Amino acid sequence: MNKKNYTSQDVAELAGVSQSTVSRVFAGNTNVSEKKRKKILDAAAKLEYQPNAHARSLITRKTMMIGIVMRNIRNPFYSAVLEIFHNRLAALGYHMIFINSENEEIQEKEITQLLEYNVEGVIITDALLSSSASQKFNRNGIVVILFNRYTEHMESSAVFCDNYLAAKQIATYLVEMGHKSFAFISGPSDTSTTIDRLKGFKEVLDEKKITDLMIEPGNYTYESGFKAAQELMTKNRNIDCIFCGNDIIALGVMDAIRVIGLKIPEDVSVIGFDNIRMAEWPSYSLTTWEQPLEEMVDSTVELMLKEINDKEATPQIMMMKGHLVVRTSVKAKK
Amino acid sequence: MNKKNYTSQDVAELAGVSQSTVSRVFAGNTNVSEKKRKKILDAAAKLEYQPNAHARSLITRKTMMIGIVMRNIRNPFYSAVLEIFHNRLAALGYHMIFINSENEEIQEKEITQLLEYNVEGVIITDALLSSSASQKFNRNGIVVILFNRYTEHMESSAVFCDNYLAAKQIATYLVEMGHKSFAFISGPSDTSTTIDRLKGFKEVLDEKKITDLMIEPGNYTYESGFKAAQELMTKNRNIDCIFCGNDIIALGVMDAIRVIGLKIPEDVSVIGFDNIRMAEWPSYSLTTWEQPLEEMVDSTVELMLKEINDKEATPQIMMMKGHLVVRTSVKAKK
DNA sequence: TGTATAAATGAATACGTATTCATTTTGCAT
DNA sequence: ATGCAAAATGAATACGTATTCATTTATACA
Repeated sequence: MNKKNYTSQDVAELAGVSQSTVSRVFAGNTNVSEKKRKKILDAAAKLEYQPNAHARSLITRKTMMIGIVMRNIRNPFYSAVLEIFHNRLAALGYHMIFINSENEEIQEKEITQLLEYNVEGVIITDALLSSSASQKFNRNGIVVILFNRYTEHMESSAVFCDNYLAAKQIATYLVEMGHKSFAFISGPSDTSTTIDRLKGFKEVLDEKKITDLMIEPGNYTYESGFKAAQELMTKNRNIDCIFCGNDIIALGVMDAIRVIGLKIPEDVSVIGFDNIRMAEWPSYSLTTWEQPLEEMVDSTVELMLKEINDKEATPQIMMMKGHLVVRTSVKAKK
Repeated sequence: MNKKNYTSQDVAELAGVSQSTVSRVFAGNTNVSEKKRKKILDAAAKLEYQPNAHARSLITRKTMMIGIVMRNIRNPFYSAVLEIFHNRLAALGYHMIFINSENEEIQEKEITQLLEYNVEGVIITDALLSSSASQKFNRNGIVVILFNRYTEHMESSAVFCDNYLAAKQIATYLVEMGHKSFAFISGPSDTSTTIDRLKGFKEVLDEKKITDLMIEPGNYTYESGFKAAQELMTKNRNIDCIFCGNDIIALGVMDAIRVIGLKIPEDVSVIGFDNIRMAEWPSYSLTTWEQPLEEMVDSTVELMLKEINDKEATPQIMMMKGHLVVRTSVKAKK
């Protein structure tokens, strides 16, 4: 037995006014006399009336829904991202449709879902967006913002940390600390983050005429970091510092190195990227690069609102800085 | 400039049929000739037609949306919960509206949001549901399922681990291992999980005539575990084992104990609850109680579907077992 | 070939709201 | 009291789909 959902018509009858007037009250329209407004609100309260968001969006063409597609929600960095996005968007009255993309690239099915629901915008984090998918969103007037990623063909705005610059500074720091033999554990090789971080890192080493660099592929998970470190340490026992594509990799690396019986940072220095909460846990005390998460989210939301309200706005790239957080996982070599 | 969204009417005109027939094709109705179906699908493809989910749900009264309200998404246990729920529900064609409740209790505003969107069901994890809120959902014909929680006044179904039994087995295990001086670090004291875990734990100690139990309040976070352990160890240096309300507390406890200079498990045994992934990281190797997460989610979804399709179904309580996962954070005392 | 029956189709309508437009009421200055 | 502008109101309509009902077309069988 489905309970009856009361409609604005029901409220109107109970309050003795027309449906239009009820609608005006709930749409925030000011042109309603105080007397009737009172009556209507009373009637609505009595019936526990709730406006129907779907009917409303059908006519206003505003759904107040934002799609957020993530991969790897188990990565604490993205849990934090999700939480912050939720807080910001909820404060603005937007609702989040959460999509956890299993694949490297956002899938047709997932796009369709978002299109069917007429989300006003889509935030894509840590998942690649093909050109055709992006066009599909564009054609339907849906704003797309890439978070912590960007694509070459700039149809969408993007907000991310300047990974190239960060990696350069990290490399510089490590060299200054006297390290000679380097390793880099990457994320998936076709993501902009990986490419830029590697590029910046390499560039500095090249400048310093350092050629001793091993690159090990990973996929931004603890397990991949763990395995990569095992690989590295068996291949080359002389590595004295490892730059990890992100913090969760770094944690895996540290654990793997300790399992082997080596010490951090005495035997091997480890440096991460993101500054997730765990990085400061005493078991790890990971030196890492902090991404200015709150600012990145704020910028993303701001950009999104701007583009929602002005569909002609040109896509924009926002590159944030971040900074090094020095803890104890990197040690100066004498 | 908003791009035009094509409608079933547009497709109908292009295909030379009526809107009804187009609708039939997309609603999966079988009574359409193969010839026209082809034509319609071609026309739809040409226009990149997407049915409007809101218009559809207005008439079918099925929104295919499920609300999931969580707190503490940064707790890895709940990240995993979210991921698994998403996978299951997406496979069934349901979409998730994600709500991260900041407060101990689900708020009026959040309830309203879910009601306005006519979600078909709400999954509430780790957030308390007041009786009035629950009634509100019920009156609107919205199914509510509590996950990992239950309330006394049983208006809603609930799925959770048998915390009472688990705590009893944990206590038994610790006693058998020769421990004498116990501590329990709880979650918020008004949650069913905390109450049941404490009850079971205490009961076994009582049976064994053990009175040496300290109880320290926490809130299911790393930081609270860290602080609680510091408190405990300064108050009573003789504690030889700590039962933590969940794993993330346990990690904080272990770190705090190590910072003090004590060893785990030689000086203090630590045991957790949940079996999150980090529990098996070598830095912690935490002995803990595994909640059968996948089964719990499956049961929740199953229950939800049943109640969505039969609103008369009586609320049901599903209590799962789980089992002890022995690692190395608990040591036998001689 | 003709008839009974099933399948396919389209016209019309409903879902619950916001909004336009025409009409009525109110407030206010004279 | 009168007239006028402004505010308030209601009737009607649109949003995009699914569905009912009546009608047409195809199918099967004798």
